[in-house]
Amino acid sequence: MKHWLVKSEPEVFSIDDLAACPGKTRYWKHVRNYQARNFMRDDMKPGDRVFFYHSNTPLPAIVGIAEIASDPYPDPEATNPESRYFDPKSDPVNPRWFLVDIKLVSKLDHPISLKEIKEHAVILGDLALIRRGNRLSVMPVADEQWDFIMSLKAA
DNA sequence: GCCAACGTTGGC
DNA sequence: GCCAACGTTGGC
Repeated sequence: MKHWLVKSEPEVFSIDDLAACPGKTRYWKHVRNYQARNFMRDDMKPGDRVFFYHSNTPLPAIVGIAEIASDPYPDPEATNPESRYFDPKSDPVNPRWFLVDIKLVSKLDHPISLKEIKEHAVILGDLALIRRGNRLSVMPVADEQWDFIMSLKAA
């Protein structure tokens, strides 16, 4: 089982929005970045655990744990001309963009802030979240990184 | 194939 | 609101 971190802007789709979804819901972000796409399309599996992170907000932080709840599937918005996520270069036969469904496992009582995560940069090493200039919205989290961040939750 | 211009992300 | 960093686009 792999571990991940996905970003979401709380103004658009927050951990509470996810909590309000019965069962499971499509990861809203409609990723249009090849690196993130490849992680979703090629490596995500149902059951994988995910840190749900609030970005572009006064207190950027991991705010909950989610689970991958589907196999990756083509983003239907990419081939819908009416959608704001329409990509004229995406071919329905050979889709360019993929999504997964996620479901909430637990909301953290105390979010793990980006500030706190950065304080452990030496231990967390190459975690993409704290790499300089990072903008990736879907990223892998190594098992050791996952365990360490989970230990911060308990602290 | 280079690279300047542009749009977007996201922390602060 | 600002702006640094980055990915994409398109002219050449």
